[in-house]
Amino acid sequence: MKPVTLDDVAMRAGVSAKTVSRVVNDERSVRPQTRQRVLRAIEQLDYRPNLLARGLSGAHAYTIGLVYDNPNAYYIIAMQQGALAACDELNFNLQIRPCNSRSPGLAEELRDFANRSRLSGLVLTTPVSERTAALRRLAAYRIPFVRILSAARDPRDGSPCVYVDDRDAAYAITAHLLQLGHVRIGFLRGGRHHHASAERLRGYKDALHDYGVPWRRELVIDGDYVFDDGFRGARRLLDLAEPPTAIFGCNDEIAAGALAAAQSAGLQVPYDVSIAGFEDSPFSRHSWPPLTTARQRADIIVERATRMLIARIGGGEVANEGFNPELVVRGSTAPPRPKSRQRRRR
Amino acid sequence: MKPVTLDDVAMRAGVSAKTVSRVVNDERSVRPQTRQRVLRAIEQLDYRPNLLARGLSGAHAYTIGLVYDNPNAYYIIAMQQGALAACDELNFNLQIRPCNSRSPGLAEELRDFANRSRLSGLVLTTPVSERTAALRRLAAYRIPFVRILSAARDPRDGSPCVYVDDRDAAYAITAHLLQLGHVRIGFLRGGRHHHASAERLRGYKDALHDYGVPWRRELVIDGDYVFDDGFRGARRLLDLAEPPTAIFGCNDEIAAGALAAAQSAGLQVPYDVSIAGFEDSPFSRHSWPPLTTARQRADIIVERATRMLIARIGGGEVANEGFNPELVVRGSTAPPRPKSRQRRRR
DNA sequence: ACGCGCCATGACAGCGCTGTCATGGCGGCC
DNA sequence: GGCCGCCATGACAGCGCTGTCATGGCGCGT
Repeated sequence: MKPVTLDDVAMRAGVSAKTVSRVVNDERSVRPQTRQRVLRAIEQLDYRPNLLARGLSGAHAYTIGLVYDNPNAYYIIAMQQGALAACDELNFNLQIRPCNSRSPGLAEELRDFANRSRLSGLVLTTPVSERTAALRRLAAYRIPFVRILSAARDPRDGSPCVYVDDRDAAYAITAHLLQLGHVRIGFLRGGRHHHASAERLRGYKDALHDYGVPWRRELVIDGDYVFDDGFRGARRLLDLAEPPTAIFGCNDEIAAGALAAAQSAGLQVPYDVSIAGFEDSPFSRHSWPPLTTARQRADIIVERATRMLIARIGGGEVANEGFNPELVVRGSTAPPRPKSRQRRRR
Repeated sequence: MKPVTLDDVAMRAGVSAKTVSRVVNDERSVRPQTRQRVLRAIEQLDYRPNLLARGLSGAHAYTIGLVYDNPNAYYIIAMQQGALAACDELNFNLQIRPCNSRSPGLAEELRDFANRSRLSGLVLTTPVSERTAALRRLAAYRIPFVRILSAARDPRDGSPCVYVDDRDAAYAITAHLLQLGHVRIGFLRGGRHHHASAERLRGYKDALHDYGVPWRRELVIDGDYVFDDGFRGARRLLDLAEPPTAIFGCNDEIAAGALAAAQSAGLQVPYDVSIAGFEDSPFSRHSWPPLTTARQRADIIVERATRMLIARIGGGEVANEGFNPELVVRGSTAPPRPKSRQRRRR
């Protein structure tokens, strides 16, 4: 009835509880023969450590917190999966924590979150990972964390992170559109408080520049990382006197909104207008036509970050790591219609 | 530096730790004046209870587990939001737990999951909640849980649950299509091990029957609750010698797949074929045309279940509660094209 | 043969909280 | 006025585990 405890195992194996603890935690300095005896007892009794007791007693609770502030369901699920995969393998627990990255008390909220359950550390995803002032305070509270950042190169700022080169990927997408022959390319920007938005815009502008195409302010439209802003933004672009022949949405959800806007305007994608997204979320595969996008494996990125965090908690030195999203060309992009056969919006 | 403890507060307020504990846990039998003194000390020191210690010491850890086995990102996020909303308000913690509902050791996995962290109880979502044999064992281990079920009425089987009338909602959707004038209505069925699939099929058949339309085996296609099965299933339906004029997907993702299949076949939705989904996930709003569907508020349903669970843990008697998804008509359904003007698949 | 040091193990004291039971004070009742 | 009972509070012993330090045995060097 009552769960088996360390003492039960110790009794059965004829050793002290401490020795069982040593075996469970895989410490050395237990004679192989003793270890065997203990392991047998553990198996016979089907012993499972009580995580609360372990956490209360030890320096930390073998639990990490995954912190996010994101409206994107696919993205969140992918991140959770990555974190869970790492945790399962390394025998850690996971606590999820949606939050408001712009709250003034962010650092204190996270500190309390960590302290209440004696979390071992936090994985901070964008845009929480970009609130530098808050993170400085968090570091001062001695809460270990690993950030996931949108950056072209290793920031080497003494705080461990996994960085994703959004600029480069946005450049690749824009270049793809340019190579198809598009010149007027609309850009639907994502939330301003995501550094990734700026990086992606930079990639877009850099590519235009390298291809000798001046960027036009009227083709860049602000919005958030949500479907409706993609829809509205695309509408505005398509309503221009000279509408773009291609639209690059800052993520797949925005692009899906743009796709819906084009279709609702009676346009055929990709023949009348090309649309590209970013992220390779199921969105981009679950629309018709499927979206050209940049594959960004949030699950793998977060898994990596989680492993780094756990390694760091264990006292290891860990090197930062970079990821490069990869261009995925699907059916939503094609060369622009020749001018002569250009179809007007109905 | 070190987090403030009960003893610190007790010292400051000039009372015993136990009294502080009483105040924190809102137990009565503390003189108002004492309570005030303690509350002031708590505020001054910014005290936060350590959840591990509380959980280790008490009978349970003020933490509930949310158990799911589901590939649907939107659904999972909605459920998590609901559970988090209830937990935040009632000062509980949440642990998430994806699992394989068909694993033979399900009950034991869940027991261990619960025991390791001394969880207060579990919220079991479909289809985990439908593994009756496993649940009997789980109950025998004295793990409290609340199920979320697909059922037309309260099962009154002594185990608390929240039930959702999928049959009724599927009936409403089918009736809606019939009323538009559709007679050949395809049905894309979701995963066999979800009871909801059977219930929705029942609603579909019942409606057909009530409207005097015989159901045809070739119009019902098996699949799982994923986009690709919706796509493939719809393809098969549209390839029939006499294709359906409307397709009812067992959830929005299936319907989105069907929508893509129709569009990829050059058909216009809803003019050439109507498509309806189920769930009202963002999917149904993020496609073009947006999907007619049945609104099922997973967040609210899970929030309700979480509150029931917590009430039950607190020793209360709780009544089961039913939800009725509600028909939401959007642009993906319309009357069938008159026979004369029927358009052939290209 | 003696002593030193190291390795395997154990005893013990918490970690921060709650359950249980004891205590003391005070109002009410006969 | 004395006794009972109840209410507010506190002392204390864990919850199940780990950190620290003590211990005892054994190999090895001289």
